[in-house]
Amino acid sequence: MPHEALVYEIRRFNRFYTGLVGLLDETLIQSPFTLTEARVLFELARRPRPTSGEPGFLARMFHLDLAPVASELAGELRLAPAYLMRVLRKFTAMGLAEMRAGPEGGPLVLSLTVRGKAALADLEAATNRDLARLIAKLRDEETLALSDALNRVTRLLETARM
Amino acid sequence: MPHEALVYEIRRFNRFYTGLVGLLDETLIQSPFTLTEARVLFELARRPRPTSGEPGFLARMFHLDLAPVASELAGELRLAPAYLMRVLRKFTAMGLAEMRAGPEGGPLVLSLTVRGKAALADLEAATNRDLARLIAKLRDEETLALSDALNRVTRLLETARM
DNA sequence: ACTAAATAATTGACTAAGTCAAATAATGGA
DNA sequence: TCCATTATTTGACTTAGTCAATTATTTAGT
Repeated sequence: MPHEALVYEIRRFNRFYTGLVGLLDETLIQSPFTLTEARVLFELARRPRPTSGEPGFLARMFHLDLAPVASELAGELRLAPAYLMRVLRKFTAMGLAEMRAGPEGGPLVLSLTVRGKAALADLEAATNRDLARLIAKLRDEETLALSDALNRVTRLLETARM
Repeated sequence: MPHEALVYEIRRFNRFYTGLVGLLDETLIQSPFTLTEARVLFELARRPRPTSGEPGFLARMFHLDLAPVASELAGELRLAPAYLMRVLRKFTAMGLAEMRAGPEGGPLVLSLTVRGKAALADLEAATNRDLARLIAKLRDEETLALSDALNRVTRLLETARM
């Protein structure tokens, strides 16, 4: 298999897969959030930070959790800081997130409120339902095979990037 | 493998893969086209239509190529017709595409001009280059394995949707 | 061929998403 | 402490995309 042929296969796969993901995104579009907002919500939940109180001993010692949060998020989501700020404001206004100065006047700390977590849970439930519907018809061995194939793709592409 | 576990794996894969695709899209963003415009360009090339002259006998007989083109494209790309129209206008203004009434006052016929094809070729060259770079480090058997895994994923997901 | 119903194309006015540059605040190191 | 860097925030702006209404075009029935 020459590399050139693989390039074309990947492009074919991209067309196929982005089409599929697009279908699934329809669900998100029905939700009260845009795709970007959903990503922010998700990312906020995935990188939890203390909502209050002192950072622990280790955190203080090694400056964990003290990095400026908004810029981190912006970098990770490849979002313009200015825009992220607006999303965060909106979330704060909706009572989904909190932005508060950390202890000892430290940098901003972002966190989801209980309502924010609930909103995210709703979103996730919807996408899970869609995915479950998508794979509902697969037989047991096909389920296994798909899982395996996905892992292979991931692993090989990660290898490739190293 | 229960279906529920696969749902989570697919979500993990989506995160991974959309991140990767996002990286590759950076290239497109450097180009003079937006992502949507690139898709339109690509789709125009993929569904070629006669740029001039009479449709052939069979085409007339079976109404081939007589379907209203813009709406077809809009449907396929899931784009609002109004917006597609603007993109087409822009392309026409740039000399990349032509919209002309078909023979005998028939419906509009869309096609890429020579310049349009050249622009697309540039785009494709850039993405091909990026992809080639991505997989450059793969050894021969890994190349084969990746191709195989991609095909498996496609096949299994297509099966699932039937 | 003529008309009515349906579908497609087109436009203008609008909303929302995202960018940019400049101002301010905070941090880290000499 | 003071300077240089990096992060945050804001306002003004651009671009992408939607919506609803209008005009053409096609199709089917007669």
